[in-house]
Amino acid sequence: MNRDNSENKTRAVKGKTAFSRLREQEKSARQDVIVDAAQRVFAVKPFNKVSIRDVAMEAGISHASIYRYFPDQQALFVEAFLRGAKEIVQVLDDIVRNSDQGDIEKVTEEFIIYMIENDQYFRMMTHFMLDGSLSADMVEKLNSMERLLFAEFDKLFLKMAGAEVGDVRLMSHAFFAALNGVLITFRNYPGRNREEVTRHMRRVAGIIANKFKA
Amino acid sequence: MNRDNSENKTRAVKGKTAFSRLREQEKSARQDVIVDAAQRVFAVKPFNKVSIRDVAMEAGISHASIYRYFPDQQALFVEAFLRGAKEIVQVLDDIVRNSDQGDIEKVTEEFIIYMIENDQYFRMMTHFMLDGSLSADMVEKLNSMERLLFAEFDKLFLKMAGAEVGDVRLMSHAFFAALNGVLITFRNYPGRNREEVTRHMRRVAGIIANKFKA
DNA sequence: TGTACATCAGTGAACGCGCGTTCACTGATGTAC
DNA sequence: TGTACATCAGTGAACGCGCGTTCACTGATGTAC
Repeated sequence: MNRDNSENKTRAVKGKTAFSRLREQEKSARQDVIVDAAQRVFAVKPFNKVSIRDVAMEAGISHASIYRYFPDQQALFVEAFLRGAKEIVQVLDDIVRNSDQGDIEKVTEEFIIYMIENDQYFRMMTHFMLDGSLSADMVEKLNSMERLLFAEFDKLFLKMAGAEVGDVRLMSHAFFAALNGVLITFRNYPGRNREEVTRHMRRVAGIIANKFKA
Repeated sequence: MNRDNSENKTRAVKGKTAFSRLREQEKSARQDVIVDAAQRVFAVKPFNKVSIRDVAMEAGISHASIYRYFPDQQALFVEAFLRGAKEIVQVLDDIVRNSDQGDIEKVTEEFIIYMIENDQYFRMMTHFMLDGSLSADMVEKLNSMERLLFAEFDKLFLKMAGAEVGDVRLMSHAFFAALNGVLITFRNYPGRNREEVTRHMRRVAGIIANKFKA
C-alpha cells in the first residue's frame, strides 16, 4: 500500500510535470505568435502608434487575450524589441566575421543596408534610446544589447591594423553613434525616394567609415 | 461735405488701420507668450507627452484659449520648434564665427555642451526627424533648418586647412549626423549621472572631431 | 452724456475618440470517483 | 461509462482616463448716433 501510494504519487507527479511542461511550451509558442504579430505591426506602423489592439488584430485574437500572455503592454513591446535587437547583433556578427581583415567600409555598408531594410528594429532601438521614462530593468536590457553591438565593432577595430587596443571601446562608441546618427538624420530626407535616401546614407556612412580607417 | 466725407473716411481708415495693427501686435505678443510657455513645458516634459492643456496651464490661460491664437496643436508645436531651431543655428553660427581657424574640436565641444544644456531643442529636432507623419510643409521647414545647420559646418570646414571644397557639403552631412548620433546614443546612458554623460559625450564627440580633422 | 449695438478675448463644459486594462462569462478539456 | 467538478484559454463589453477640439456663453471694450 505504501508502495502503491508512492508509485501513484510518482506517476502523478511525473504526469503532471510532463503535462505542465507541455502546457508551458504551448503557452510559450502562443507568446511567440503574439510577438511575431507585434514585429509585423512595428514594420508597418511607427512605434508610438502601435496599440495592443493593433497587435491583437494582426495576431487574429481578441485584445483581451494579450493579457493572458503578457502582464502589460511594456512587457510585450520590450520582448519584441529584444528579439529584434538579438537579430541585429547576430547580423552584425555575421558581417564582421565574414569581412576581410578590417574592411570597415564593407561592414559599414552592409550594416547600413540591413538597418534600412529592417527599419522597424532601428525605430524600436531609437525609440527606447530617446524614451526617458524607462524602468531601470528596461534600461539595463537596452544597455546590455548596446554592449553587444559595441563588442562587434570592437572585433572589427581589432581586426584592423593600425588600431591601438586601448582606444577600441571608445572607438566603437564613436563609430556606432555616428552610424546611428546617419540613420536618424537622413531618414526623412525630403523629396527623396527610398532608393535615393539609401544611396545618400551609404555615401555619408562611407565617409565616416573612411575617417575611422585612418 | 465731400471733403469732410473723404477726410472722415481717411481718418476712419487710418484709425482702423493703426488700430488693427495694434491689435495684431497684441495678438502676436500673446502668441509669443504661449510659445514661451510651450518652450518651458518642452524643457521639462518629453515632447510626445506635452499636451495643449499643459501649455495652457503653464501660460496661465484656459486650454480653449490656445485656439484663439493657433489653428491646431501642430501649428503651435511647429512654431515652438522653429524658434528653438533658429536659436540652435544662431548659437552654432556664433561658435563657428568666434572659433580660431578651423578649430573643429573646440566647435564640437561647445556645440555638444549647448545641445546637452538645451536639451529640449534637441529633443524636438529628433522627434521631428523620426516622425514619419509630417505634412510636406513641415518637412520642408525642418529641412531648411537642417540646411542652415549644414551651412554652419560648411563654414567650419572651409575655415579648416586641408578640406577640398567639393567635399564640404557631404563632410558637413557626415559630421552633423555623427554628432547627432552621439547625442542620441548616450543620452540615457544607464547608471551615469548628468555630469558623467556629458563627459562621455564630449569625449566621444571629440574622437569624431579628431577624425574629421585629418 | 446716454443708449443700443458690434466685436472679440476668454472660458468651463462637453464631445468624440482611442487607448490600456479589467471583468464576468463561455466553452472546451481534463480529472476524480 | 457516466457524472460532478476544476482548470484555463478566449472573449465582448465595459471602465476610466487623457487627449484635441468645439460650443455656447460672458464680459469688457469700443462705436454710432
